[in-house]
Amino acid sequence: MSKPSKQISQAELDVMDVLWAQSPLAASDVAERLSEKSWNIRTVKTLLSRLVEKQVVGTEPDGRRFLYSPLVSKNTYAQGAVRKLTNRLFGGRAAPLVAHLAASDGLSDEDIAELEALIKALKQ
Amino acid sequence: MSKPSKQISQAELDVMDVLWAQSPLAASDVAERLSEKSWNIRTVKTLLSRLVEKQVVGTEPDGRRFLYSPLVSKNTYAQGAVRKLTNRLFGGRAAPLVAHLAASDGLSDEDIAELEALIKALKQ
DNA sequence: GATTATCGACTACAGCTGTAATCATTTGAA
DNA sequence: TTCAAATGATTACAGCTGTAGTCGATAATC
Repeated sequence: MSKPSKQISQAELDVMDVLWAQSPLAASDVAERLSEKSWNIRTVKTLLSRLVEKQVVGTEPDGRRFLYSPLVSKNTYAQGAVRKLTNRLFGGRAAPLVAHLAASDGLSDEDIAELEALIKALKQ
Repeated sequence: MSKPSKQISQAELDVMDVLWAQSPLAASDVAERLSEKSWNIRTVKTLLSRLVEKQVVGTEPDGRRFLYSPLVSKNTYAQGAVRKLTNRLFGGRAAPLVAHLAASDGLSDEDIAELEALIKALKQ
């Protein structure tokens, strides 16, 4: 999967989540998996079209309809998003970001244990 | 400082950065400190007005002009932004976020050392 | 075969965002 | 005193976003 060409909006990201969980899917399947949003099927189709335009979702014909698949992995997207935020807010430094999570009670003991293991691994 | 009422856009955030660095400031001072953006002073004033509308920036009269100050601290804003991202992408878990930074070469030795100290502190 | 449901393409429209311009007023300068 | 510069308020306008509707074609159903 290649470069995230364009900005993905919030609603579009909800659609991406569905495709990241399973793909390829037809528009109607995507809509079904987003039922808790109670979006009109038209809305889902518009979002899919925009994602295709932005080249982050690809299509393959299936009869007279399309099946949609992500062209950008969730990993790639997440990496970009995290990096963008740290650059924007903390001059690229990571520690303040974790410190902010800690400060807002955002770290469970489990999180802390995971982080500890991760740090140990990063030190080789 | 209180709750971040509304969404702050990218350009607006550039303005907030200036006010977070120093405040109160007049619009012209803000514009001056954003010279590398080569924005028209009108643009800066529009952004300031929108931030005031959104109640994240306050004003005090100074003669016939205003002096602007943040009503939301950078800390508060950053905390919200980090939390929002982790919730959206990782179900609220922090470790994957740090792992993503690591994966994209985003962690210097210094970062890792800082994180290690932070984790130690978090464990009491 | 006739009607209905569904599909993709195109269009709509309001609110947000980036990027200003205009206007009436005031203030500072000549 | 007169005129230019600067101010806040209001307005502009295109592109993005959320949330659909319309249309012509096709597929599925009766």
